[in-house]
Amino acid sequence: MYINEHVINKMQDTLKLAGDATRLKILFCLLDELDTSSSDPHHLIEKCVNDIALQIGCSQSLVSHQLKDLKDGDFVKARKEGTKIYYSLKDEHVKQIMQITYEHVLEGEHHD
Amino acid sequence: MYINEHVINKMQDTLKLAGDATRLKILFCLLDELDTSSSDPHHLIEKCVNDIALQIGCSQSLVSHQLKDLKDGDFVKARKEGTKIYYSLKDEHVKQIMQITYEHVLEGEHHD
DNA sequence: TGCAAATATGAATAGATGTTCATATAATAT
DNA sequence: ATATTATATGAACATCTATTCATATTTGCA
Repeated sequence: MYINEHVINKMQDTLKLAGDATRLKILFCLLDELDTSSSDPHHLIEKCVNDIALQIGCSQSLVSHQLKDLKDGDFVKARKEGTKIYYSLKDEHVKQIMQITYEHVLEGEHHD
Repeated sequence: MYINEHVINKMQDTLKLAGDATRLKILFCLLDELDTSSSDPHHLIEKCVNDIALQIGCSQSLVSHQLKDLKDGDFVKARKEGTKIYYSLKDEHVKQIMQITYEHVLEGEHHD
């Protein structure tokens, strides 16, 4: 890892982006669901703004705002179809960060 | 991954903790240095507050404040020796989060 | 053209957060 | 005891951020 000020700032942006409850809910919403019907580990989940808003219980406006940030931060990508816009996770890094953070949190629970 | 509100909030706290330039500098400061003298991948780096402050160019007070948060968030641990307190990374999760975030940032650079 | 559905946007605001400054605490040595 | 070194702490402040509200934009359809 070659670290300089620029990289530090980019990493800050990336982690700050992930460090928000609403955005995490959106990301989990787009993560592979644990339903047993799909056995494909690389199954792509696509959801439109309104569906996400309904599922996580937030306003359309808030979800739209946050999706913009998540898109700018390369966490999600968008695909337009008619009036709807389908969002999905962009790459594996996002899943990995969520996975490791999840493990870290679980481990912390044992020591409380 | 079993996700509920509590887990989401804990993940938020963890990622928010990592998402700050000063704290990232502290963590990198405590990460294995790339000097070729140590070939042990699990080499533990310990540094006291003042050394960290000097190395990253921040005040002692700021570093102390941030170390407290990093400790509360299980990112670092502390060992007292005389008047000095030596800090080090607590577990592998921190390193992994930094590594993946670093990769994500590097990948993003290609598309600018 | 006009209407409805889906999403985006901008301003406003309350609350959170990083940093500084001054000071307190703790341990060591003279 | 006193001084010194190392670290922690609390208050204050300026900046940033998440959320809401109202409104704009875009697309599809009657």
